[in-house]
Amino acid sequence: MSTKWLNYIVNKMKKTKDTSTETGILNAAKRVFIKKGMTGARMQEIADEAGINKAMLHYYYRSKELLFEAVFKNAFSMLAPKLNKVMNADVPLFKKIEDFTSSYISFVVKHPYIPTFVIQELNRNPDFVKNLVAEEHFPNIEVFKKQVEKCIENKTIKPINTEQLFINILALTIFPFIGAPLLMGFTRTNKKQYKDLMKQRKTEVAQFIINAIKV
Amino acid sequence: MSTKWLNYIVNKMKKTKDTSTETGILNAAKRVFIKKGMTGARMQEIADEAGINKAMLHYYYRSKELLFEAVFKNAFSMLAPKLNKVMNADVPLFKKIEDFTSSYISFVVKHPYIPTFVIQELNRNPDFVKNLVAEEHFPNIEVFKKQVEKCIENKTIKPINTEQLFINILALTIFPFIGAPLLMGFTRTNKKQYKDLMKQRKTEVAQFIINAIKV
DNA sequence: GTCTATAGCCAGATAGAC
DNA sequence: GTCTATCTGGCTATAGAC
Repeated sequence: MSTKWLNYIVNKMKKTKDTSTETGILNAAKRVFIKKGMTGARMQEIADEAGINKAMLHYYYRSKELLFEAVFKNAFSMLAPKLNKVMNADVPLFKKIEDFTSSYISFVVKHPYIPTFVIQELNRNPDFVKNLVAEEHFPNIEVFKKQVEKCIENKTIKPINTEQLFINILALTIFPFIGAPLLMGFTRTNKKQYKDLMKQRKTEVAQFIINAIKV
Repeated sequence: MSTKWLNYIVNKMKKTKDTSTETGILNAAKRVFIKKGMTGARMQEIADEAGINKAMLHYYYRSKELLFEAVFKNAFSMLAPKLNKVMNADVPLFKKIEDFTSSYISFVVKHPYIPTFVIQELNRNPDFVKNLVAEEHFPNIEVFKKQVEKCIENKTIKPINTEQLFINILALTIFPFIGAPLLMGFTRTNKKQYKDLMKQRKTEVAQFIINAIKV
């Protein structure tokens, strides 16, 4: 009886320890991969970042490739469902645009490297997209499409292709972060000034989009 | 006398040969670096692409780093002055926006990897920006700024921060290409369908921007 | 599960013949 | 200037002790 109980405790400790190491590795890997990309990242750096040994990385994830996949899916899963939720919410179109841009900019300010990372890696290997679509990781914009078409009928907004509108919304929210170094060069702003621009943006982009489409 | 003339011919032949190999290497390097990035590119692949030997790369450019720099500056110089010319041209604001988006989309269709490459590498090493600004490779948006402010005074357009407008224009023209794989996933389009979207875009983006700002 | 040590490979760079 | 052969170092991955 007491042996059983002891085993339970031991297993629990083991499990806790496992998990803590495993997620520690994943978090370290996220930091390194997201900053340096698949080809730029080094297993040694990930090990250092996790405060453990290189061999452990292989023990838990077998190869760099597999560790990368875990990181990529994790990062992607932070992007897509968020989008899904907002796009398919049951709120008026203009409010939806405001909600989305604002919440998305908040998200990117908190995780600045994620969109760049995802897009960079998708460009490196466009076949990823096929898998992600097949595994239904991509949100569906059908509800949004219906809503846009209804607004066009209503004459609430000017006629516009839903895909183009969707691309425009994403472009205006994501690009300022992906292109930050470039845009800081063009606008001659330093980090702080650029950050202020982004702050201002959070309240203003939605209005830009709404002005563009409202009738 | 005839020796001098002979030397001239020999030098010219040498020089021609040099240049042809040297630019051959640079072009091959552009193709490889722009597709794979600094960390993903391999010197061997560049040599193969140029149809010569790895040793030649070092003979002409000494190191991967220096070859990369040559490629990067070359690629960047294709982006920036184009922008400069349009931004500082002496045409009305709305026409300028139409000219820019249209000519820029044409350019990117022709050289699809360049913006992604430049932005990716600037993110990898943001210090590049400092050098580029210092060496005056970045176009100045002052003329554009004056023009926008004048239009706001005129009440031709709604009040808007020039930097935000500039960012919006770039975002709407560049992002659809950088984010192409991602956007193809969201919109469930294949390459051909997406290309058609971009074609349609070329004539429509400008109007979207103009609608957003016109009074 | 975690470590050290090392195998094995591959990439950038150079030496040296022609 | 151009080639082949080779050095050197760094990186992924594994073997094996504890």
